[in-house]
Amino acid sequence: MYRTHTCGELRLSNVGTEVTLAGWVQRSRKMGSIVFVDLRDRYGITQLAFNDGINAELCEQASHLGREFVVQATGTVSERESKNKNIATGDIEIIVSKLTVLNASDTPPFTIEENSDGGDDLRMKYRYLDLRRECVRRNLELRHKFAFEVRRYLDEHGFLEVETPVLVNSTPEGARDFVVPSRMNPGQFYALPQSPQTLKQLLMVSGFDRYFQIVKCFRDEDLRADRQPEFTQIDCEMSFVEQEDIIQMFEGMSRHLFKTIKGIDVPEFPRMTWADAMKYYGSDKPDTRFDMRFVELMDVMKGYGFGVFDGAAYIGGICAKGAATYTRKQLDQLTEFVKRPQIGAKGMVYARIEADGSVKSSVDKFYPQEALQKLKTAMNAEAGDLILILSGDDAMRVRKQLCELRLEMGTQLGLRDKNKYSCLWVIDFPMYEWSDEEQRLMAMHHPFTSPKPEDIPLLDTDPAAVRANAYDMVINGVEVGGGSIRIHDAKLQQKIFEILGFTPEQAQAKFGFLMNAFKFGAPPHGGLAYGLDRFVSLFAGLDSIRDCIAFPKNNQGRDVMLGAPGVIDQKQLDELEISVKTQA
RNA sequence: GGUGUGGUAGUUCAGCUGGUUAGAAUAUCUGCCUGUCACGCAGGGGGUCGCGGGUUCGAGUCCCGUCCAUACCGCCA
Repeated sequence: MYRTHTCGELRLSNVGTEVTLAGWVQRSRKMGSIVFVDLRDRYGITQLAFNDGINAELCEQASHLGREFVVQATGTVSERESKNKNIATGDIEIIVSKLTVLNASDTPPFTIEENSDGGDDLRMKYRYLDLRRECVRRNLELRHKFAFEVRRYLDEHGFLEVETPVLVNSTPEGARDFVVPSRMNPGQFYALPQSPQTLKQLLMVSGFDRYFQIVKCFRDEDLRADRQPEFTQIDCEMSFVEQEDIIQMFEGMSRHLFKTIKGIDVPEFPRMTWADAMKYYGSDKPDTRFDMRFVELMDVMKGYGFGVFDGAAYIGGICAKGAATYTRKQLDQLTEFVKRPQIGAKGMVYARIEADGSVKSSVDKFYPQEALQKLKTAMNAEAGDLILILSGDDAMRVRKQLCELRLEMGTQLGLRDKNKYSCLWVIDFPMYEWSDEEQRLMAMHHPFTSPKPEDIPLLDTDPAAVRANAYDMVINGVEVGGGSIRIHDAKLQQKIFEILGFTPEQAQAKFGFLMNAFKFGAPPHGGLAYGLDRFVSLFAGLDSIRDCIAFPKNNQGRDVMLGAPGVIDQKQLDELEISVKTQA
């Protein structure tokens, strides 16, 4: 037996007992003829004590232990002379009688501590060492607990976890696929699933009326702090349900997770239509931890001879409470912020409400005080507030710029507290959005999403105006999940494919299996999928989903620890009948 | 594909308008130290300034290219 206890569990009540611990040397401190060693494992840190006067040989041995050596120590639990309030085992130490080095260690390339000195790149290369750090390990523990509570909730509600294949076929819509060559079928390829969407719909046809799966999904697109090429989805689907049933079930699940994991009772999630989200926040995933809604100012600001506004197709403002103290320099920095190429605003107009209620703006020479007072009223502003206004030719573009400005102001004013959570449903998404690149309508959610029944007549006349039975769950401006009521009628599905530009032959070739299945008694169904990594990151207060993934990929999609992707042997290529253009 | 930021000791960083032998902290090694817990004290070793080219009497510093990392835009049904 390597150990009788872990490094996190011994207390004063254990004093006098002989124990054996095993773990890693966190640090050793030699004080002349006394040596202290902090022994670490997953559970905590326990201090080992060696005294030259009691056992000189052992003390000598202990003084030569390096960082991250794996050691086993047997000894007696004893009360410390001076206690350490910072660790759970700080009242006791082990007076060691036997010490075995189970394995030596090279000096680690960075310190295995809460505030490691290692940079991201280095920590990823030695991720197995990084994972020894408590703060990183805690994220994985949270992830485990999160997934466990998901399973508990869904199991209690009759959901069945079913595994679906990872080697599937390529799909024409959506993200790029990762592909896998088939040796037994030369020239043919599997694709890794972007999501088990069609498979879970087939499970509905099979009568598994409540399905879920915690499942890896794959998308071959560029990475971001919140995007990895392989990520984990909590994929759910239900039969004989309407949108309201789905919302109730999964709002309930989210509330269960908040309660069991964060100990927070979250109120009922408000619902906002996609149209309102765009109108008031310029985003389909608004951060509602703070208000600062957009106000349209076309009527208020036009007609005073200010050319920029008079010629604008959209003028919108936000009111930053208490920000009238902003200096000229800060305002200039905000202007620079919105003019950055990624945001692309031409300029910014500001107006601050003075203590006496008067309005001082950057466009005073065009606007008399009465006009500015109208602005103040329209913005519902009061003394001490700052109004920021953007305008332009393209309403949607200006709203996106204003959205960035709003988020920036929220950050600057400290309104985006990581410990505060604001949840909502965004509903009534459009069915389609226009793709300039493809010069056609694309499904906004995916092509299996059903249109709102009252909008079905518009499919023939004005498809871009059709709203979908689609909904996203948004928390703190993060899209943690999304779903829809699906189409279960083969004819309607066929029609949707046509609008998306598929010929009947193409639709049959790619999705024939689904439409055929729909001919054999498909129940009405719908579902939702959560991004597990994003949800866990939100709970952990992380800026990047990488920190809750054991072995994440870097920005180039590489695993710098494994060296993946890499070249493969010519023999493997030959077996697959593949020739490559670029030899790495 | 594009934009911004960064690349200097094992590590994290400083290094001004170009000018002595490129610094600090930490890690590491040696010595001292009987109650530390970020122990302390003294000392030592440690550098192709990402790589290639250019400008210059002289480049860590300026210019061009390139690679790597990172955040974002495009992209992500």
